[in-house]
Amino acid sequence: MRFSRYFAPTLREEPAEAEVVSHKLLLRAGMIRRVASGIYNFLPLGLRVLRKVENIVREEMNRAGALEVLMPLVQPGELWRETGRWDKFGKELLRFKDRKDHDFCLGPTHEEVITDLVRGEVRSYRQLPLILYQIATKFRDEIRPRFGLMRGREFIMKDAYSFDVDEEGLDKSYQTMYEAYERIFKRCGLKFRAVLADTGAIGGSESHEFMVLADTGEDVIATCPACGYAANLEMAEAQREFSYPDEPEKPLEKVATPEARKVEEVTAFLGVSPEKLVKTLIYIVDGQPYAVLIRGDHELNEIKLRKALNAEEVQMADSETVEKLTSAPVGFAGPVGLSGVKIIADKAITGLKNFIVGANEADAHYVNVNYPRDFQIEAFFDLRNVIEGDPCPKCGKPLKLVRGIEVGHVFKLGTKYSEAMGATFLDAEGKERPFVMGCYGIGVSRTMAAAIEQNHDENGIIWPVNIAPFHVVLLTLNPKNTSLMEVSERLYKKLEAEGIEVLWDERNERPGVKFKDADLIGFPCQLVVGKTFEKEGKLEIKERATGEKRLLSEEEAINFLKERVTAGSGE
RNA sequence: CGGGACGUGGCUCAGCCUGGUAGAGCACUGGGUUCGGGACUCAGGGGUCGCAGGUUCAAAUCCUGCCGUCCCGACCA
Repeated sequence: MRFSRYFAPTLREEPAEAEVVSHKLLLRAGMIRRVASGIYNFLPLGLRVLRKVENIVREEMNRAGALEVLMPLVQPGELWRETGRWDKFGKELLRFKDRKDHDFCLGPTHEEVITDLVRGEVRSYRQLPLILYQIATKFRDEIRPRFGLMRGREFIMKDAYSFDVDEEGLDKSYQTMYEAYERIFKRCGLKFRAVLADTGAIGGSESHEFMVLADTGEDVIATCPACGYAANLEMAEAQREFSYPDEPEKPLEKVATPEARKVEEVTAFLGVSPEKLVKTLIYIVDGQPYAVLIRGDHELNEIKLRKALNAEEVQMADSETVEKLTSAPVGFAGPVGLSGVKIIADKAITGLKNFIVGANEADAHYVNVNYPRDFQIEAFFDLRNVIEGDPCPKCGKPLKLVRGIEVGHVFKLGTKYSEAMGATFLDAEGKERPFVMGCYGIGVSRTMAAAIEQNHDENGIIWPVNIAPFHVVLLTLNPKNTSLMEVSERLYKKLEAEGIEVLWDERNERPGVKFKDADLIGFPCQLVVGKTFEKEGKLEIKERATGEKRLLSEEEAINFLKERVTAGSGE
């Protein structure tokens, strides 16, 4: 492809609409353009990258024995009523009516449609296991779309669904998909980790998230360098047992703490360390008020809270509710003398002596509070986020926290959907049984963004070779020099003949412009035909990732590129 | 949904406070010079100043409402 005939509108300046690196660079490199909030056009360069990721996903799904299908974006509300998700799903499910006034929605996921398909066609255990997948557009009307392709409303996703006769079969399908995912992200050239995850709204028993490691990631992962354990924050059990000094219990005392609400304010005012303070957070758990005690220097994890109480929904109480329950403004809640609210606590509080809590009274805290002397606790749970240095739940060595971007998620669903929708088959005994299902997603467009978050520098994107829009950019620095153009054209044809994807920049632009664009777009290699060739008959190859340059003959250059392309293919 | 910021040629922004009939740089078109890290020069084209009301002799500028975008929070595969 000749650059002069291509459509790659690069931007010299940072677009005002973007904040995060991948979003800025996708816009600047002329890969995407915004159509509406969270909805984007893919331009030729961006589409090429998307297709590369898709193809890797497709090849590995096929290799794993999954079969590709294509399901509709528009789905009947009827199916969603069957599983109860028509009412349960929030506003992310974009609902509308057709001309006959029938309910429809844009599919945020396809469990209902696939289960409907399979229940209609698969009758016998002999037809199992079955894994179907698609690569398609999804729509979720996100509360707040952001970060470009990272959290769009419309996005490209690969979703696969497995159907098995029993749990054992599901374990096998799950394992197959897990391994396919490892191959996929490896082939995409990304540094990633599979981590234990919560199953969330989709439901099910076991789940792993595949995280692309990047400092700019939204998610925090607890990992153990010693044993390889890796988990999401809500899954990483905080096991550390604190031993507090065995001081005598001092008498309870109320002190004035004017305007001191936050932990830092109270500890600063009283001149104590935050671990001496116990925060009292008021939550509404399935409609019931709870006071949750947690050490001042720790963070509550709401998912842990939800699971500890076996609840459907946990929500932090609004300030009105807090005032009603504690008869004090927000910031002064405490367990002492609190009634009408169940009190639970994080395990780390066990054994803490002479601590500080809110006094359920404006501008006042209690000091020298002791449990169980001064108040009661219904139960202790693990409710806090682990912190760096906490012991690994598996081997006890200190944990590390790293950041990542979730690009894949595998779930064991079990029979949740098949039962709700009456999707059954006959087993060997002629007995009717529900399919045991799994579901497996990969955010394809998000993977593109994650790849950039992980691989970029101040000059632009650094694509891993397997998902780069082109393998190499051929830069003819002075296109008015006919001998340079002849050499370039010959090279261009040879490269194409070798199956190397080349974008030939023969634009009548100054060299600086071409170098800048090449760096920005992030081609893995730049092949330069310029002065060096005129003087020495040598081509220059620059590797984008390292900046390393080498001078080579035509033959050597082509061989070098061939090697680079195959070495990266991961086949 | 709560908090904040913004909306002026394709892009980045100035002008708004203090009302007087729209600017700069980049990009674009034509000419000339230049050609290994976002050139120079001459001549051009291009703007309902987000939309709708209102105030005023006069509104990009002041007022009201709406729309859109982005950020933070809540939420989230």
